[in-house]
Amino acid sequence: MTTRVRFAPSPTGYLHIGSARTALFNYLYARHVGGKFLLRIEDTDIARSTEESTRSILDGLAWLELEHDEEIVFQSDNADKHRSAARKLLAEGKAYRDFTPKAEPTDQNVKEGIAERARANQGVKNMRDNPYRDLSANESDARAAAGEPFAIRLKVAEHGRTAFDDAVYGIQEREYADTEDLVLLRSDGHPLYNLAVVCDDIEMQITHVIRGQDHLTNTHKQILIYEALGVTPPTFAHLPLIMAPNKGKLSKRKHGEVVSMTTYRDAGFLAAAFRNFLALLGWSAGEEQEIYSLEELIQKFSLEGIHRSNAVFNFHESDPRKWTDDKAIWMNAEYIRTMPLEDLLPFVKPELKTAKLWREEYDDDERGWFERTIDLIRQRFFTLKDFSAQGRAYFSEDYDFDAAAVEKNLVKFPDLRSWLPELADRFEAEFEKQRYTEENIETVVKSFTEEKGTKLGVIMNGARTLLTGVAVGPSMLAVFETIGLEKTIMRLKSQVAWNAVA
RNA sequence: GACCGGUUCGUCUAGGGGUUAGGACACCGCCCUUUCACGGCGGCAACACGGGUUCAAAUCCCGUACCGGUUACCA
Repeated sequence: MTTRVRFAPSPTGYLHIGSARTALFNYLYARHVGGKFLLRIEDTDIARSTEESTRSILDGLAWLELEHDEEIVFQSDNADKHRSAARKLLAEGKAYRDFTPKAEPTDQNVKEGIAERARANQGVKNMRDNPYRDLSANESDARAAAGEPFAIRLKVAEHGRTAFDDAVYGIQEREYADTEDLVLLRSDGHPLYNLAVVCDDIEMQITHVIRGQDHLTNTHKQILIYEALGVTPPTFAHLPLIMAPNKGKLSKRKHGEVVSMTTYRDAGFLAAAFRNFLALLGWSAGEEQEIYSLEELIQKFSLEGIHRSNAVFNFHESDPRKWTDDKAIWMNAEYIRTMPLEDLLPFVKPELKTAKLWREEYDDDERGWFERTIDLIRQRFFTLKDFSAQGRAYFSEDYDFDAAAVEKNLVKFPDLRSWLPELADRFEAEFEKQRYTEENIETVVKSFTEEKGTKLGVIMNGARTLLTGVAVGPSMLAVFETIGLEKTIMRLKSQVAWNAVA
């Protein structure tokens, strides 16, 4: 039988980092075994589901390049099937109508309310004490025919237990007594999650359900539904959860943008790098390798390598340089500086375009220069954004001067205000006679430095600040050459940075 | 509260009876150097606790603590 897995997000927000990892693991598993990776949008919560959210999730998956097979299934389209499954169980006596009026929602926090009620019921709650559980079929039918509203609940047996062998957590068992007669169909005819999931997974012929550990206990309820429906349950594999630095829940509300996939796309992350990072959050191939191509991940992925303990997504809200997990940033930088240049260029181009720094010549006459420049400056960059921010001076005359750089490299050496324009004149004179190459530049700058009786670093760093606006970057000789003679002369003579501090 | 699960450096993790408990990120130091967030070398830093079992326990068993999940006519 072909392996079929699915990623089934509910469209109530953007693609969360935890969901993204669930999607990735499903994808990797499917590709590893040569199976199908399906997508199902669980949009049955009409009140909270939005089309915008669906689009955002699809965008996130597309960005991560997790292509699904077959048509996307929208759970809401299957509501009739879910209802008929509930009616079938009702007809077979495996479910019953519950005429208890629907409880009014309390104004307090839902979760708290549930926990509180459970605590109050402590020791006295019998999961089988519903007065309608054993109502005769005739009476039940009569009341329903009379128009009395009812929910349909699964009739869970009194004695026994559910059991399944989770591919990650091992054998899981639960006494029936700990599971209530769960509602299958709401009194307004709306199918509930557990029923819908089971019906759809059956319909889609899902063989492996790989999802968050928050569903581990729900699984027992779903097993009960599978059994009532007479279908063999699929294999389950539950994933450890991704937590906030305080080991609490990672939520949009509390943590904002850091948990959204689109944030990473917009912040200049490479999908390959982020995927790599995500893959290592809760899974390991049992070796010391850290950088994996998609192909390697697919080849090495296994359910056995998934961990059982939750992982912390380690970001620092107060530190802008560590706004997200250190390792994710490091990995992105690692990809940027080590991936084949030709693979990187297609990502740099749109970044420069967005920043209005792109020129068609870079694809044409100046392609050689462009490639060398990108290769030169990528060494110290973390994200694609750096190409248009820190790298701006390589592509435009309109760039800012970093205050700290100006302070450190210019203000401290007032002589530079006349020396650097002087160096520009020297360049102008010298490079009329000889070629503007790193080697020749070095000779000229060195002799200029000696004449002034200063240190090479003073001249170089002053020039760096004027030429690039920042204090960090590649070898200055390479920078001089890359910026080009004409612009170098112009920038060395410019008083803009000096005027700004005056 | 009940049920279920988890616990190795700050973080991600390797290791599943005998290891100087390994790697990565972060951090610190040194080197390279005209700067640096590149690179090289090095350092700091962990088996939650208590009992067992065993010649031997991070590893197996039990308990405790702590953390997490679930406990809806949400998904």
